[in-house]
Amino acid sequence: MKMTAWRSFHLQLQRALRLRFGTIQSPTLLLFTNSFHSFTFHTTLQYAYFFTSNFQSASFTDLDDALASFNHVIHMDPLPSRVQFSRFLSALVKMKQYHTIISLSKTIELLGISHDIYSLSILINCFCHLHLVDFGFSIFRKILKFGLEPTIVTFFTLVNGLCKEGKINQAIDFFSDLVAEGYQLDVHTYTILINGLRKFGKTNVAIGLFKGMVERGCEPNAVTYTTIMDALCKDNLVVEALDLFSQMRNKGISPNVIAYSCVIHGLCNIGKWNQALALLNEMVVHNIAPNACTFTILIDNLCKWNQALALLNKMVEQNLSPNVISFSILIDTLCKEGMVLEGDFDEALALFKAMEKSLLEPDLMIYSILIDGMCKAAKINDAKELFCGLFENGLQPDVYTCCAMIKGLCKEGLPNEAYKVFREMEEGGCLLDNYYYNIIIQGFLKHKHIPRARQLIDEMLGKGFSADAMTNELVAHLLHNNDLILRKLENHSEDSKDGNVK
DNA sequence: GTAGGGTTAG
Repeated sequence: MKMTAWRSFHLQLQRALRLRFGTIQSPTLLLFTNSFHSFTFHTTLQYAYFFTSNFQSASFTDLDDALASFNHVIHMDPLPSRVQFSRFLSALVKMKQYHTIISLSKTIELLGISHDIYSLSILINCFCHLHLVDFGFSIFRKILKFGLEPTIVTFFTLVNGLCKEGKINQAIDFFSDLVAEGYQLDVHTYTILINGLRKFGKTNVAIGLFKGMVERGCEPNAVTYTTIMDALCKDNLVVEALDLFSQMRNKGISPNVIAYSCVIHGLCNIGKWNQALALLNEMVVHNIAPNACTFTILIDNLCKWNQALALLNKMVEQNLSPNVISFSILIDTLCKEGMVLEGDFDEALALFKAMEKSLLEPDLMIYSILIDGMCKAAKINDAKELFCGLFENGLQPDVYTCCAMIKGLCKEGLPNEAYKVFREMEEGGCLLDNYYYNIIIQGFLKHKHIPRARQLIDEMLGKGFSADAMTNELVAHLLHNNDLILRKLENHSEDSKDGNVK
């Protein structure tokens, strides 16, 4: 995708340059040379203006480039207009340089260029991105105080800022005020609030708004539908999600890969594996290619796939009542961790290979899932191979990946290897928290590597973290056993009485 | 001529 966009940008650039200057041999090379700057444009800001207006693309290669341009133009006489400065700031928004924009806005103001509704909306947007929506509202109050007319974009930016900060009730109030004032809101605005509501578990309110938008003459699009379907699936209301899925298609709105993935995920979560696969086939028939997310959902569910429980369900389906023996077998299987955990790994690996073949680049998440799956299935060598393959693909493991690997190595009785990964994780700049300390400590405790466990417990406590329930239980268990051993050594005659001790 | 933005995987 990136390559396509880049290529199309160059084609547009070539066309534009030909129109302006006749045939140019190599516009790509000329683009970043100083001669090109001075030859073509009188000022750097005009250069920026040219590119943003024609290509709607970021005009600067990096922040230094942008700041150099800025420092250049503020010494010009006359100064660029407010419109030109807004275009410049807008390019910085695309580069997510929010702090810089706020600081440069002050400079622009000091140069005597007054704000307008556009520049103030840019500022509000920056504060919202920095999770400082209150600052955004103080600008909003200034807008009203100075008699400027806020637009739907200004309002929308604030609604989005409130949602981003989780101030969902305030977002609803603000939104309701806008509706009451008679502002015509568009599908994006509705979808943003619906998404905010969904994220904070207010699925019912989200559905209410979804219905309300139609009544107010605003038709939901594929993204709106997907947002609601995802909310329903996460609440295990997959049937309702499927209803909406049909509804959107009846309206002629084609579901995209995300819509399909959400519903497939919902079906997997309620164990409707066959229906999920049917939808996968359907999307392929409709020429909608599954992406890395879709594959991840499928692989993850294959890894979690619980043959034992599936078998139990099948028995119940066929009116065969599981008896005490069936349950004993199941419970025994469940106890033998690794047997029950979880799943059809050959198929999971086959999907992973298919994904690689379709030129989808595996990301860290998929590696973590597979490594975790392999470790749980006691396929430690496969897990190690995947862990190494990750580096070969230019990826750096994160806490999830390392954690899966550490757990697996500990479980396989390889605590020293796990310790190595743990330390490498620290050297790589990962923040070691309570969770990771407890996992590695439990690994050592389970294999009775007491000195190492003690060293790490001291280190963990020294950093202000604490042992979790499992670590405490293991320590207590070991202390108890040690006591027993001591007592056995001290008094042989007590030995027989300890027979009942668990 | 200048401002904003929504959906999927551990």
